[in-house]
Amino acid sequence: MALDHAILVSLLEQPGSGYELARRFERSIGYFWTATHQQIYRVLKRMEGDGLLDVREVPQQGRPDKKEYSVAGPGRAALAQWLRDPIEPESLRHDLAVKIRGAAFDDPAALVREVERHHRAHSGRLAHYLAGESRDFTGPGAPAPLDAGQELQHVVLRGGIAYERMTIAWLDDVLETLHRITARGPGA
Amino acid sequence: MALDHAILVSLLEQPGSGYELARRFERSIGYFWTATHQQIYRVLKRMEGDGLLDVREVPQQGRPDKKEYSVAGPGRAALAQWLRDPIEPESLRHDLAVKIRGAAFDDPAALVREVERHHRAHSGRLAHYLAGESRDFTGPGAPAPLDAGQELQHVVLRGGIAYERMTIAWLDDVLETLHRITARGPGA
DNA sequence: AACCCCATGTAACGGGTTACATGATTCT
DNA sequence: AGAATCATGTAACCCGTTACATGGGGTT
Repeated sequence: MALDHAILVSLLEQPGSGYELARRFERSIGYFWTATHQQIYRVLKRMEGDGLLDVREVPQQGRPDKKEYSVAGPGRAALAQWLRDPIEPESLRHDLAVKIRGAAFDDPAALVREVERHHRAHSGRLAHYLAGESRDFTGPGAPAPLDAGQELQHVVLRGGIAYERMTIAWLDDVLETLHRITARGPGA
Repeated sequence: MALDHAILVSLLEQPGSGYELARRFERSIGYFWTATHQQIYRVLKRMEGDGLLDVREVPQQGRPDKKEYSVAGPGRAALAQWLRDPIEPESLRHDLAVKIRGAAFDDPAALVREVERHHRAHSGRLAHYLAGESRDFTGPGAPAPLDAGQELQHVVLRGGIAYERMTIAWLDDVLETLHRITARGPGA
């Protein structure tokens, strides 16, 4: 149940409403943990009920009021406890790998389009991450030296960049392999 | 719902019982898709009810009888259809990244142990994958040339190897970063 | 005697996804 | 006029996880 903790981290970095959190989960923290607004509202309500979060109703003009959440003392303690609990190194859930193995029982050539789509998607993400890295950490406008929080955000982003680069290289390998086995014909 | 399809692929590669499938999901296909036996039995029953699988009761001596499942015609068609449906490039779910960002609000040094544990786990997996690669695909006892199915299994395994190598390198980066920010003291 | 392996299951719970719903404001 | 943005929610469903249950056979 790491959504709770992802929300705690995000609210410690910056308090905000459920709606704002939902948008952060589309970028930034969402690069390595996803959540929809329905989930977020549900969890915020529960965490508030458990005393982990404080709420403040913020009236706004020209927009609906919002509830600004921030981390309460017990929430901070819960995060600290979680940081001390070991977690299991996670295993992959990779649909595309299942498809690739499944292609042996169908038409491997039909997968080329799909793999190319994924290749484009990952290239797009990589470009996006690199732009963010330059903007926030390595570019001319970025703060230097970085504080501890920024260093940690940066190393997480470097992980995302490494992941996308690795994935793109692997998808190239997959495409090459698909071409190789289809070139020699279905009977080989 | 890719568990269904992972099961179809695995049963096409080799028919087997729920128990055998559960063990395959601890290695092989389990490298990129996990499932417990409870899940597998539930899904097998449903898929059999839907006519996607055939069952054969196999009596055994000295062991409980088993139900050997194999893919029926409609199951093969369902897999072919799924292979044609585009899937979304998946997003990561990376607890450790959440922890790393969260460490900014606690003690970053306390994470070193945890990161080292993950490093060891991934190194172990890499060694395991490399042994499998040598045994099945590149070593002296491996078949050559590989058929299409083997080529596809190999490229998926290369993906796992690339993932573990990338992860290990990133964890080195994380450790270095943690040391750097703790060396300069909590107030920096 | 204790424990692991083979083999199959049920039950309960919780998290994630999808669909639906509301309503004001701002932009094209 | 229509679409997008801000903002919050309910409801239903499915999937995954955890715990519990059974029972024979082999191993230490």
